[in-house]
Amino acid sequence: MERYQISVVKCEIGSILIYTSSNVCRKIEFTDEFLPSMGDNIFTKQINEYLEGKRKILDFPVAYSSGPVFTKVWNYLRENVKYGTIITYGELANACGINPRVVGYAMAFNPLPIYIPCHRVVSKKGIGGFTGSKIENAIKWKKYLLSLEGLF
DNA sequence: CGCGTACATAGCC
DNA sequence: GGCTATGTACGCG
Repeated sequence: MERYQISVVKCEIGSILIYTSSNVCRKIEFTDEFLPSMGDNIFTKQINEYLEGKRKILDFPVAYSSGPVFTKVWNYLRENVKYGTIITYGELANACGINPRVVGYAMAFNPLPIYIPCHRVVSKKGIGGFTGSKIENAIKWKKYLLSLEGLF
């Protein structure tokens, strides 16, 4: 039986849900609702510190899996797109030897936004898009996260 | 193994 | 600003 343990971190524009199981992070999701904070663990701690600007790198244990290319894109992001920097879809695609569209594809399947800094990937024309979850204003989360790092 | 589907772009007018 | 072309990964039978 597999049951997620859910932690909640509140922030300025809503709440961040952290799904964990066996003490590793499986999924991160945004919601517009202001849920009460829940959980006091390494996950909530690091994200809180990140939101306060005290922490620049999230390194709690995670577990995710997908195809080799998606994983490659995600790893590249984590390793090469540090706090306060951005990259365009085109550049990222080029670095991974794939088509820009595929980058968007990989981002849309990204199970761990924030941990994998998909919000630092922007379109050449502007901020680009975002799909944190089903919420309609997902783009505002991207802006929020970018503004946290002093971008845009 | 082959086909259908989906993608948060880039580039040109 | 809006329209079009476009490559690749994934999942399924």
